[in-house]
Amino acid sequence: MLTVKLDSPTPLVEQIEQGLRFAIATGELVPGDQLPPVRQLAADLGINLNTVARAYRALEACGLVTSIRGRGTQVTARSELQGPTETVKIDLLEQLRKLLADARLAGMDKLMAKELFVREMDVFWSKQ
Amino acid sequence: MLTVKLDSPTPLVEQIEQGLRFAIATGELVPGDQLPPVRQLAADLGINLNTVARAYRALEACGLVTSIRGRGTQVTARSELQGPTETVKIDLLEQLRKLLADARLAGMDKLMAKELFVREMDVFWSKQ
DNA sequence: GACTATTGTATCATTGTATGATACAATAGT
DNA sequence: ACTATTGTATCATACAATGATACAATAGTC
Repeated sequence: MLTVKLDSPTPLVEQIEQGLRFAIATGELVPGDQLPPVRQLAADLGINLNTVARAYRALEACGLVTSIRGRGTQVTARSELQGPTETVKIDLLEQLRKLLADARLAGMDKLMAKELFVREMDVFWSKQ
Repeated sequence: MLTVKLDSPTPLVEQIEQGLRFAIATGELVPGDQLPPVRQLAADLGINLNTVARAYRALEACGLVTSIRGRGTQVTARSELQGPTETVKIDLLEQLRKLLADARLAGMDKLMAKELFVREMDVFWSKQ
């Protein structure tokens, strides 16, 4: 079940986008699955239909979903053959470094962070 | 050396804030170190002095630096005695999950991601 | 002590982004 | 054909980000 925080600093579009991206990544949503119509999801979340539509379009730009007017939006069959590009890797690592800095400033040491993060990674990949 | 991307979607204030936060976390900047005056850093980066000032104030709100008008801004001596709060941990993990989802969608498998991330963690903590 | 330079802060204007209200267009079913 | 369903486009509005400018406090100098 997707939810959004109206008072969050991160925009609603991004929240929706990330939520669906996460669902697709974990396999909660598989290729062929139909996403709810923009109006319905918008009503469920208590927000404007355009906001949902924008999230759908952002995902479509990444090739994760396909929207057709009148027919709805569904998860795209991912080729997934090729591995990650260098650019993507670099970007991911940069974000990770930011996370590590925050963890460090919050008082975590190497072992603590490693333990926490590695466990989370195991949990994540056990969902596949 | 701190740099910012003018065309980045992440606001300049955040970029500066994160850059300095990272420098402090890695020990590149230690307590007592003087940050450049807002005008100088602003000039170096080619942006407005207020933007830098806002970043400094954000860091001060976190207790990372101390600003005194006329005297400048310097890195605060961190107590660092208490460990991370549960809230912080939860927040970090949520961000990590987002990262993992992106890695997964980019075509990385468990081993690949684990290898990449763990290595980065080692690199990060070797800077201390 | 008065003066000036240095440094952070406050105020206001401007620009862009996020969200929403509303109308439009395409597809599917009857 | 017609209607319901669904995504899209257009416009308006509120808010956030950035910048221009003026203000206030501290430190040094004479």
